[in-house]
Amino acid sequence: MEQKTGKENYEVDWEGFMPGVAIDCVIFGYHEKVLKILILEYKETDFFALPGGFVRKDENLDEAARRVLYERTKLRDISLNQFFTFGSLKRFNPKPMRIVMQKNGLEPTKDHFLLQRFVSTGYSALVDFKEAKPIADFLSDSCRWYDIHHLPSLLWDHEQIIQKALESLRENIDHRAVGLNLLDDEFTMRELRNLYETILGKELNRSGFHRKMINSGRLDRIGKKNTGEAHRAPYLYRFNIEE
Amino acid sequence: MEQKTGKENYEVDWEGFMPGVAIDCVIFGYHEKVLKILILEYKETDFFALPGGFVRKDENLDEAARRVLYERTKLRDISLNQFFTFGSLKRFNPKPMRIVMQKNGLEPTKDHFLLQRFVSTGYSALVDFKEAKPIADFLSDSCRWYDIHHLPSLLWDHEQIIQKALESLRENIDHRAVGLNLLDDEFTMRELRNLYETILGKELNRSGFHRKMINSGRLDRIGKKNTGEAHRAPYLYRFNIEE
DNA sequence: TACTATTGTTACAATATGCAACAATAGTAA
DNA sequence: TTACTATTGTTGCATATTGTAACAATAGTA
Repeated sequence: MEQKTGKENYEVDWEGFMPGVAIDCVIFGYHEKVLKILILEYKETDFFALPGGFVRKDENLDEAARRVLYERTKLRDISLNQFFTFGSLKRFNPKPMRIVMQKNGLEPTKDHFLLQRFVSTGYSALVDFKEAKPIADFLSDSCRWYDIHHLPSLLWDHEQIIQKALESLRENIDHRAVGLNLLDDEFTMRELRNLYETILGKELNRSGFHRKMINSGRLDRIGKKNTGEAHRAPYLYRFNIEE
Repeated sequence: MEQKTGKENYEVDWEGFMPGVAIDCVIFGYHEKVLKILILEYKETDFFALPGGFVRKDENLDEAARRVLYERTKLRDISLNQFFTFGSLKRFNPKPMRIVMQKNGLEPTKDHFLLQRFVSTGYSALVDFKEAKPIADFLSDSCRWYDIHHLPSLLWDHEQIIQKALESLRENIDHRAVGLNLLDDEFTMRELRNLYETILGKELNRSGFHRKMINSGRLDRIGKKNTGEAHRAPYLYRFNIEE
């Protein structure tokens, strides 16, 4: 789907998409010790939801997720992680979407593509908060970062999807180089530990963490960082892996 | 979907199912130190595939998987584990299904439900080899156990699906009470270890395994088992958890 | 009663992790 | 220059976990 602006977006050719199949993206960012998630707000409503999309008939499921990530952030080459597929009947509630369509001048016909039941596969991405430029949907007027602990009320089962994404992130924190995507290129050990503590929601032992990270062999020590503060300057580190 | 036999099965009301959405079940059994998987063989072809199915419009994704498991094994109350959703375009190859339909007297019309592209969610189940009574599909003439190391060539991406199921099983072996489902109610420590070794595909340290299992607190020691062999009789154990 | 094969258990080493103390040091203030 | 502060890097020690090997127990056999 091409990135467009303006009215022409209203005439999406829904025939080009698989019916019933959707993806939702939980896009994590990190800034000042807080985990952030990209959330869409639908136009002229108080409806909030995860950025999501549908799967073109000529596109892999993974590609659909990558495309949605690109459309909302202009970021490419971000590793996406499929974490769960949500197929409960409870998630089928077309009312909010009907209202969204009306607010956008779309006729909510009974069999409209947007009003069917969808099974949605959740993907999570870790992106650089500063590099991502959130871009709204054609149905939404904002796509913004929200603190994970100050999210608005979300439509459908999207809060549950975020919960699952977070659980999955926590379980795989040692296998995914979370620092590689969520931190600057160069960082101190404290910054890395703060990130881990934020994700895991608990404090970690300082020296133990230090040792573990050094022993992992994935970090290169670059040089010192003079912070201007009255104490020993921390070293700077960089990941020596691609991901 | 009711379990039926005979011609009336040919007239499935495909309208009752979600288009494009499927589930596939990797049903594991265990017998004589070998992992088994239930595989379907389509009628009058050399086509083999995993038991799978579609999702009724009024049914949860999980329920569809449970239903398929029940239809093929008559087993209920088995815990199913969703492990991955397969959505690659490569899996879209309607040729074999067209042949299957012809062999079954079904007209493979261009837009037939069975010939569309599906995104399929994989579920795995651990079942009691002796209790399961494999039952063929209405399109298949057998549903049988195959040794995991002597599988026939499978259609589509089903070999990849099995691979993923096995990886997931290995990763979660300590969280899923595999012995509870794959072994008899009462078992010796050696039988339990043999099961683990089979699943993990490697030998495990005998005393370390023993200690770990005992320390887990999930086993009750029942009594001794006189095997008739000329050595110390092993204890029998039973899980003290429901799952 | 001795022997065999296998099980249950324990001792010890190697490794990982949690905790606390110590040493190093960039800036600050005298 | 020198003491002081706050934080970092490092190390030692207790604890827990796991791998390895040895030893003790024992059901059946000869």
